[in-house]
Amino acid sequence: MPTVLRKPVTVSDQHLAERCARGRIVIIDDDSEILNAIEALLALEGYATETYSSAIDYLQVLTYNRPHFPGPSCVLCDVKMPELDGLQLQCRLAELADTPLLLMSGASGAEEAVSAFRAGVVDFLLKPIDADMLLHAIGKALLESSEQQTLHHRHAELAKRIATLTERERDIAKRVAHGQINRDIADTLHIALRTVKLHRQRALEKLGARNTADLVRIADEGNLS
Amino acid sequence: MPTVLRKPVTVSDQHLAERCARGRIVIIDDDSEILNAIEALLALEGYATETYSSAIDYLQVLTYNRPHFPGPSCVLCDVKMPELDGLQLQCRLAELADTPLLLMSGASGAEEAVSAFRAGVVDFLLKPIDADMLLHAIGKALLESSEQQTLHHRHAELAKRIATLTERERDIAKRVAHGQINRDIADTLHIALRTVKLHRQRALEKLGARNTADLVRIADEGNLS
DNA sequence: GATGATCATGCCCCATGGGGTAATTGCGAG
DNA sequence: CTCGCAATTACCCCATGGGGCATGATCATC
Repeated sequence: MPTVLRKPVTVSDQHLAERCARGRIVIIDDDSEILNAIEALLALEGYATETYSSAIDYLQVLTYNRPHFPGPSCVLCDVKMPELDGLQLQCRLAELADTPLLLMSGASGAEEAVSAFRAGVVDFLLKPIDADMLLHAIGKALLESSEQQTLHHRHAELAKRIATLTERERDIAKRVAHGQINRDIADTLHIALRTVKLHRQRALEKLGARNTADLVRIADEGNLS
Repeated sequence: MPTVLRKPVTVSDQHLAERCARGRIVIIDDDSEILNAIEALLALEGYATETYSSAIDYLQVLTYNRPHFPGPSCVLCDVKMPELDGLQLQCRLAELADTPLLLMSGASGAEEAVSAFRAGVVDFLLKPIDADMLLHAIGKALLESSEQQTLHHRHAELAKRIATLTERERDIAKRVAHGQINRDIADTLHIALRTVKLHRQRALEKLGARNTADLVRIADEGNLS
């Protein structure tokens, strides 16, 4: 029996859950005034927020103790920062997590904006920042994150199922998905027809496919070459 | 018998064919010096080129007599132009054709660059333009065009085949692709099993599917809901 | 009124898919 | 050494897919 009891669900817990579902925004800016103002705005809109006064701080947290936020997530960061600027952050971010990035900048040159977009930034916001513009950009970034996560989850799920197949089962599932007939498969692999049927049946079960059509789709989406 | 004889294939025709395969770049700039310089560079690289001194001119040609260039194609355009600027061109271009757009600009503000990227421009080149940078951007734009065309061709091909199906055949093909069994389909539609088999067979023939697995893929890629 | 496309059906045939039962072999873990 | 797992096979069963052959109905077009 655990020594620490589970906390009861309260109203504030519900609010927290709603914020998570709506999305989390990591805000990074060395100007604490702007940081607080943006956080207030986003919190008011019902988003979960997290603030850092330096990109380094955030990368440290990301590298060492990542609690893996549930739900869509994005980073909103100022380009001009003392230690690590927005462009460098984008590079690190692409390696560690695939979090979409929004950059903010006061009077910056076109070169900076162009570099940012080439590096794959979702949007580049010019100060003074319009609230509607910001919320629109946030929406786009979170949508991107959401779709990205959905795709990752499906792929991971399929990969897990495929991993439970034995070599023979995987091979035969592959051939079935290619439209090869049991008889041909048996002749090709020099095994009995009954054996092919068995492996095919097991593969269908393990992959959670109710019929051959499902198997074809699973094979295509799950990179079963 | 035609009055105009077909021209014999010459060496220059071969060169033209090679240029078409490599890609075409439509260059638009009101500065004729730059226009000529860029065309010379791209021609030297083996690309097919087309030049206009105004975006209006190009849009006119695009609207009235479009000979549909075979192969990948993109537009390289200066942002600052008297009548119609690059951003407006991007809007029109998105409607008429899906040609990827590259914008060039001398000392422009970040606002312009950001607007361009938001509008979906492939890249934004800042003058003075580096030749390697330009060629890299061209390569990216043409690749995008190429993938886009490939996708369009496949969809059009599938749509054509699906269009030859009768309503019943399409319906039954859809159900088969969903994994429904002939017996169930017959019961659902209140028709005889033999009838289902006939439609299924016809659908397979018309869609060019050799087996059920092919049908599933065709149905998925061809938007057969 | 003839003709062709589309949809529909019944009977019959064989190949194929799906699966139960039972048995054998080989291999790695406990 | 024994046990479980994977792979394999034979024999047998029924349901399903695929398709030939003949027939009929409806509807639009020429």
